[in-house]
Amino acid sequence: MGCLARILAFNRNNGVLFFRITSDLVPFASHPVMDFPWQDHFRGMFEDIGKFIKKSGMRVSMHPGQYTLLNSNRETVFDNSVKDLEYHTQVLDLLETDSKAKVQIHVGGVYGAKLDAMDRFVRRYETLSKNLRKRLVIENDERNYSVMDCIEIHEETGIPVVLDTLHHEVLNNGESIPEVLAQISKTWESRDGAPIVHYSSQQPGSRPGAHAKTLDVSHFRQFLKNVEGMDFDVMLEVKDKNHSAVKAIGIAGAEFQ
DNA sequence: CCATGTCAAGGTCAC
DNA sequence: GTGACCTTGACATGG
Repeated sequence: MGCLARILAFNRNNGVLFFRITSDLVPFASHPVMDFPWQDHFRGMFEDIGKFIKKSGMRVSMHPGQYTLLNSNRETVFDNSVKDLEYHTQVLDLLETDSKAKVQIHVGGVYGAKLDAMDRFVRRYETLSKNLRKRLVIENDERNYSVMDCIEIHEETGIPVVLDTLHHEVLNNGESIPEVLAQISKTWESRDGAPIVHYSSQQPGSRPGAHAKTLDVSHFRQFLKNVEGMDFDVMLEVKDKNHSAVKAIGIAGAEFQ
């Protein structure tokens, strides 16, 4: 918690206004071994940090890991996933963030029958708590569910869709980035805030879809030029986090002068 | 200093 | 079976 406060202070000083809070903030929070009342124990710190976020005009999000699968064909996996999603939601609730602070997941597996798997996602989504549903958003992946698949699920559930630019380059139906960005923008209501875009570029020499370790400056400039005039919040997916973030803000600032 | 490897709860898919 | 996945970070080791 102390580290989170320091990170957010760094962010404010460097103009980083959109930040993904680590899922490890409370280790093992959704695991059966957890018997510590962390919610009460840290309540005051959550409040203080939440006030700082609000005062600084920041937006935060969280991203559960690859084990959180709402559409699994195994009930226990689904149950564990709900517990994990509830944990993530609780953190954002304890911070007293508004519904623009999101918990973001992928649609999940295919299990040899994609339509069934998508249908299962929709049905399960509808059983989730209201608190969770107001925060949950889905992101396209590079293997199973394209942006258009996500939009199909949006049409059934109203869930907003996050665009991951690199995943889209690997798995698509021929749409350009500006086209899909326009599409996913329509899935975000005003209470959801600006559409979220996960930006990264291909790591040279790695498998297609592998995220670059650091910001590719010229690629990022080109991306911004392509989507000029559109409103969204960018989350960088890079290893060297703050270094690339500060660089990206410098570039975006120069572009929009 | 950098790169690499290992470990931490849980899943799924491609090879 | 194994590796890969930004959920990622900490830490050790070797160059």
